[in-house]
Amino acid sequence: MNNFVPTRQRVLEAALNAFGTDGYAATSLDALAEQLGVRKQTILYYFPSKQALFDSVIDSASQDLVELFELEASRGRTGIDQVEAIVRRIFRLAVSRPELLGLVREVTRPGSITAGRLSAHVGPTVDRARAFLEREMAAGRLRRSDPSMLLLSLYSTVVGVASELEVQRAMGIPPSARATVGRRMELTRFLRAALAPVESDAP
Amino acid sequence: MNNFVPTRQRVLEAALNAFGTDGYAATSLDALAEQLGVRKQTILYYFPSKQALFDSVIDSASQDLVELFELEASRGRTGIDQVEAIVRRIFRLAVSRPELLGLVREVTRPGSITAGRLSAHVGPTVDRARAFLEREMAAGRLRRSDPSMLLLSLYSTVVGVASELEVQRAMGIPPSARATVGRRMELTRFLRAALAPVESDAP
DNA sequence: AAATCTCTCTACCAAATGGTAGAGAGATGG
DNA sequence: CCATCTCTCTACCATTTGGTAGAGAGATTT
Repeated sequence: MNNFVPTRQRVLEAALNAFGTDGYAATSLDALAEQLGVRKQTILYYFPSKQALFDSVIDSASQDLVELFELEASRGRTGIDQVEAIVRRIFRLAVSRPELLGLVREVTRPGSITAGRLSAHVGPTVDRARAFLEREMAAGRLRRSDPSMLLLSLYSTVVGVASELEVQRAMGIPPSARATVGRRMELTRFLRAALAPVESDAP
Repeated sequence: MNNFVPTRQRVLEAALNAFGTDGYAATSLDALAEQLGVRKQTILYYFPSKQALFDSVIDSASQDLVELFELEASRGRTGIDQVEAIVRRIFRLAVSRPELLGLVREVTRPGSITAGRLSAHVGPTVDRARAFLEREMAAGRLRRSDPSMLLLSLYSTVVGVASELEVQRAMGIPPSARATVGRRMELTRFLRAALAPVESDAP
């Protein structure tokens, strides 16, 4: 078998890991290079500066996120079932690639200069999600509310519950695999209660 | 009038601001000192190292948070009304002292070494909040669920909606004062729907 | 008046940081 | 066989970083 991975891609992966875990400022090119068994100048050969590398990492991560999301959204599910499928997806992501959500967290820090880059990529997907919520509300399958605000609430809740490990620890929830499933189930119940349509929502 | 503020306290305030806004790694003692119109060594006179300064900032911020929270929780409110009062408090905090929530965000980064320090301080308050939820569930004033998980969901949702400015921008919500109120109202509706007891919760 | 204490400063320093310049080695193509 | 291209390296460098050592000035105590 041939498991050769191009250096550029290896750099990108290691950088995503580092930026998503430790943050931009706390990640040094030297440390990154050492971890890759390569010299810093090799990194700077593929990416002209640290900031350029960060930008590329954001581009690459955005693409992954959008693909995952679009895939999960393209199965014709409706109402709370669709929401639940996305939740499950994000939880799996929090387990398999926590650094991806960590990067989002890093990029969305208040005052971030790079936030625009991520939103530019995920913008269409966000629009699509909002359109979905509007459609399902109109069809009486979700409780009526402001779609943008609802989206924000959903985002905060799901990503938080899926990835706020330290907060969970502080709240006495062990970070075990079983607890993760429990968290998702409980969250799902929470969201169902919040999203279920009431009589006045009938179309 | 005498508005002299001791240097130590000024350092602490500026540091909270910087750490909560830019993060620990991106904050340099030199920059902090310049901003204070003082030399770096003056900072190091009061705090023996950058890490020690950070620890002190966490201690000070924790105290503020706990005080605010305990004050809001000591008025004998019950059920969703109490939850709503806390939400309003956190929103006011997000407007008046965003760096405080920023610091929490920084400290609760996955893998943070300093997370323990914050949880040690807020632990009793968290316990109190959980006990409140349990009591209100037992009394049939809140929907029954796992109190720890519910707490985590509430935390994520409220803090996220209150402070995720960049995410809001990405979702097409302008960061205006009016929108802030709208966000809180919508969030309150969301939480009421999620928390309202159902018939089977009757005591 | 002398001694001590409190606070801020100047003078350094070793290490780490992002980045430049350019050499060397192997592959590829004319 | 030469020339070019691709990739990684060594050698530096200016700047910034957290931190040490200790002087100086004013206030307080003895």
